[in-house]
Amino acid sequence: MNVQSKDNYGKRVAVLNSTLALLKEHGFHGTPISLIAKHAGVAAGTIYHYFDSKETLILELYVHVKDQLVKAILVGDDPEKPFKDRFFNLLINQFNFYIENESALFFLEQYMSSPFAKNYPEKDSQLFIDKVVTFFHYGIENEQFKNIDPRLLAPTIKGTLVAAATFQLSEHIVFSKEDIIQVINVIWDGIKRQ
Amino acid sequence: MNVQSKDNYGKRVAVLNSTLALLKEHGFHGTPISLIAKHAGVAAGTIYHYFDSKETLILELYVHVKDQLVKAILVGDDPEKPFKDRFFNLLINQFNFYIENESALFFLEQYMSSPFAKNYPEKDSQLFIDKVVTFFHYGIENEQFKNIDPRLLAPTIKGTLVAAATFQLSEHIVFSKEDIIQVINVIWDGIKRQ
DNA sequence: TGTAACCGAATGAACGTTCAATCAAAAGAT
DNA sequence: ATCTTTTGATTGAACGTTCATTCGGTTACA
Repeated sequence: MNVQSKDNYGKRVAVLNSTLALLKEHGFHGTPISLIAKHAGVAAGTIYHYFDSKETLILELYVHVKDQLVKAILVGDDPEKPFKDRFFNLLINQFNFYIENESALFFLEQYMSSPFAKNYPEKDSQLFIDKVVTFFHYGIENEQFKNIDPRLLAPTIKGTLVAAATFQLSEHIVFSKEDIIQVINVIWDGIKRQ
Repeated sequence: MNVQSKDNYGKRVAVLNSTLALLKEHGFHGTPISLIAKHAGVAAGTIYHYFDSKETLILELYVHVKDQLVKAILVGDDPEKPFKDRFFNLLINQFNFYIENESALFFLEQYMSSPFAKNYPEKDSQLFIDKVVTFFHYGIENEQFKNIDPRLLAPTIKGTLVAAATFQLSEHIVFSKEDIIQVINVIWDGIKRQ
């Protein structure tokens, strides 16, 4: 008789979404709990029913957003297809997620370069570890990539994608599908075994 | 009779350096003015002699750090040398600056993905605009680079370098000179006109 | 003597967090 | 079916703390 059916945890998600939206506008300092509460249509005390503190709210928001990201990345992935095709599909998905979820991109970047990431290095989406990390291990072991340290690979790729997405968002220019593929080609040319 | 000779502005720089060091440990929220004052060996009120507010302190810190970065990047640059050599020299310098100034790297990244960068887009080091931006314009106009949007170039390069530097710093592994060149080759292979 | 640098206690606003009270709905009792 | 009890989600005012900023006074120096 596990009850999570009807309605519940709607407010939890509302709080997470409001926090995400407000962080982009005002940053961590600058978005008080009271504002999150008002934005989410919830009383301040309610937030403390779902989260122990403002700090854990941020930590759980990180895992929440990262989960969404991974789900978006994996859309249409087919292990039967050639590695390069899968690679391009994953990166196109990731790019699209970023430009469709600006506040998520902003938050993830901010989180990563904040004391949170240093203080809670173990906090991450399990889905991310299971799926995405595994994919790149495969690419390394099957010698699709240059012989560079594998742990360097992911941040390198992410760095370029984030740069491209941030560029489009800040300049309000829309990349065509071809433009995006060109950007991913920059990454691919850089890291593929030649 | 421009006075900045003897001693002065020593405390201003001390405050900037302390702020930089403390931000890395505690983040913006989490480093009160009182702590900066104590760390810099200065009274809280003194900080307000040099900076209008905590906010402008951060803004001026950004320009200050960016200036140091540009000076470090330009060491040994020689416009007579081949473009590729200059490119590699600049990026090696940038990488070295990052790993020798961890708190600066951390701060620059945090600043860029914070509301500050959105709210004060005009704030930047004049030296950076004059020298570094100019260099890349040259590379684009003389067709050294792939035909991608020039504004995409700088963030792409920075993204990879930052990824590599962050990787070395967090994993406490020391890249050899050859490793660094390999990383820069990833960038070069990605963006060069082929 | 006058000016600029400097100090640090005082101030007042803002904030995270607590908690006693309310309410709706589920479970249990008859 | 009806009433009673229990549960837990929800509220928002109140609390105590923290913090950025101010300001009256002190020191250093020209």
